[in-house]
Amino acid sequence: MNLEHQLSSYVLSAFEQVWNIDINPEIISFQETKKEFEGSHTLVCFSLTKFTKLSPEQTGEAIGKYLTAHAPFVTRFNVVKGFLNLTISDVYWLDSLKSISQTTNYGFGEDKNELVIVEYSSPNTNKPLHLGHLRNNFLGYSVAEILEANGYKVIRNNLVNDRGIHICKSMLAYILFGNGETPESSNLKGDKLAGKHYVLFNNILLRENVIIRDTISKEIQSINPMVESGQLSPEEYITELVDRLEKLERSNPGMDKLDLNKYKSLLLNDQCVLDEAQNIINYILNPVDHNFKVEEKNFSLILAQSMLLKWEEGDSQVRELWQKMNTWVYAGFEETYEKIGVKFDKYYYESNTYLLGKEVVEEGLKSGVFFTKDNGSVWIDLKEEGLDEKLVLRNDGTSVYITQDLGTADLKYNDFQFAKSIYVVGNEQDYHFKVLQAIMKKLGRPYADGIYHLSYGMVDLPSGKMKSREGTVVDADDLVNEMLQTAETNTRELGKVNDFSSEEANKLYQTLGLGALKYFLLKVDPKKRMLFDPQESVQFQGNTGPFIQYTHARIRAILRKADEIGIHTPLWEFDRIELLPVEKDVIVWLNKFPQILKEAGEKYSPAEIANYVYELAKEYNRLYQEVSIFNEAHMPALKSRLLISYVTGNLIKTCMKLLGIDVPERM
RNA sequence: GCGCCCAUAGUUCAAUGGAUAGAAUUUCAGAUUCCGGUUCUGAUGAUGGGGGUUCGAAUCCCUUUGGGCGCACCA
Repeated sequence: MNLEHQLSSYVLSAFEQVWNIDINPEIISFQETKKEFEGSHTLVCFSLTKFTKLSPEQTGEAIGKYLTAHAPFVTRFNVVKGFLNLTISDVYWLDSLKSISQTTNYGFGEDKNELVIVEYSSPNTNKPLHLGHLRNNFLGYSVAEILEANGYKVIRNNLVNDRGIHICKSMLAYILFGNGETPESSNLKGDKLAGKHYVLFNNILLRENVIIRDTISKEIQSINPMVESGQLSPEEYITELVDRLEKLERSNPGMDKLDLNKYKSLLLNDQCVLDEAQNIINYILNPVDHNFKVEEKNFSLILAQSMLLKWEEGDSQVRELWQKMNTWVYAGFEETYEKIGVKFDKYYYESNTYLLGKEVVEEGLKSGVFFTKDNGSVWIDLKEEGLDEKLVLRNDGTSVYITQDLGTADLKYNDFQFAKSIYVVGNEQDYHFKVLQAIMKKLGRPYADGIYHLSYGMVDLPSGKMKSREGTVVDADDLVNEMLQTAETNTRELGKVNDFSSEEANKLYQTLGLGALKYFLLKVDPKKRMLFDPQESVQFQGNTGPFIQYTHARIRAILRKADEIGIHTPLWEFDRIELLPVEKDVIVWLNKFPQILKEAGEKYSPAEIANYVYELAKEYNRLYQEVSIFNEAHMPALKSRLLISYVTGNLIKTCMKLLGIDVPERM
């Protein structure tokens, strides 16, 4: 039973004995006493006045008197306006300190025997990870740690988006530009290689657009006379297009070289492309069709769509290339995950799950939750839930995004019978997840209430807002490397590593750089959009990871010294009955941890932990500054300060671990 | 157009409906230097605007302004 519970029960008995009333324990709540008043716990009396029939001040006085008389650990009280501030005895705090120091996993929750799935990262296999993914990964990993500490069994899940038109774009570009290169031959990480080709695909689009615009323009004489005489076949048009692409390349020597022969043969062998070419020719002959849009006439896009169809049919060539490129990408991702220290217990691949969900649709149709429109498409009406009508199956019977999610939710439940399923996904998908949960409720899924969308905001950089659309994405690997580099520079300048071996030093840079990055991204309320300042994050002062890491290292240094001078008998064996205010402040703060951890778990918010551990480090530094440890002549006082240091150091380490951050023993 | 989210010192972040809105950073002034420098103390400075509910509002409601996101038979 913690202190607040004990206080509450004394307040309850005060009401029983003084006023002869039973009150609801829930209206008794304590809060932290403001620094300028004496005491540590404060009871707000306003809401109690209707029971006492007294003014808030009188109520506070009366309860205060009762508590000092009956609760052994309440030594003094004062009432300011309607606030009753309680002072707890030093003996109580010293006992709590000793007890914390002997508790393993202090503050952790009881085993809840419930399973939670935390799904995060969930990358596209054609794009390397960027800054936004880092926030996602760190959040997911940390929330998983926090839930585990709260007593849940946690599955860290990664749903890999490894299929779809976007993958085919990369594959097509690889066929046309790749020239057989591999991560080894190009010396690129696998995900970077795939990403490069995704960009190259857009390159073809642009080139084609230029040329298609040219060919449909009447001013280009070399082709149009043939059109007018009706002599231009789709094949000839394609040949013309490829010729022009070649000319374009020749006049721009810096351009990436397209394998034109391969491209031409792909185009000529695709019926959809030939049909589209005929459409273009028809338009050139008779350009009255106002709906004709050049942007929609990209042959490369048509090829990518054909490729997706082939993939779905299981075409062996397409599948083989897909397999090969995905293997590269996964290797690249793993390298990054390893580097940033996140891990997963389970992977789902969309290539395996994209067909799921159709049975769910069937079921919903039978039960009348879904309905069919005239064209055969299937919908759900969520107007009662404050949402709109939403498509769940196309008229051709194929799945949409939400269909897959319906299916995967069932799959996950069948696999794990989770109590909660947490999706760490950006806030641009808020609506999607509202719909998902609403549908699951309507379908009567037992787990529907356990679905939680951990929605987080975008990360901006000081150099300007980053948006993938505008191409200003910041690559995750580059950023991490930059952080490690800055950590190294700063640390060297301060001369912290002069006596370190190069191996130790490198490990330290890694710890500091990553710690800075993770702490900075996690200390902010997840749902808020935030600004990441790399320079500020690696500072050793301020609300930063390295500041906290530094405090930990300092504590370890103190404990090493204590050991050297022979104080290593059990630290908790001392007799002391009085505490200095700064000492008590730290102990009070240490006592808050269980509650903070619980709240962080309930709110899925690593920021709670981050802000707590920062305050803890500050409180400790204040103690460190104001009182001497080793110059203390009174041995019980010296030992109790060492014990405070020991417990604080351990708790800093625990908190940082919950954030996925390592702390150094020395620096 | 409709819907959701956000708005707090110069800047970056805090604040279960509770006290004089806290930190960090910046600038200025000082202290400590025992274990360790980057530690500590103090000063300056803010709830976008207007209404309402409440004993009490940064927080809840309405309105207005300014940002972001979403409104695909894309994922």
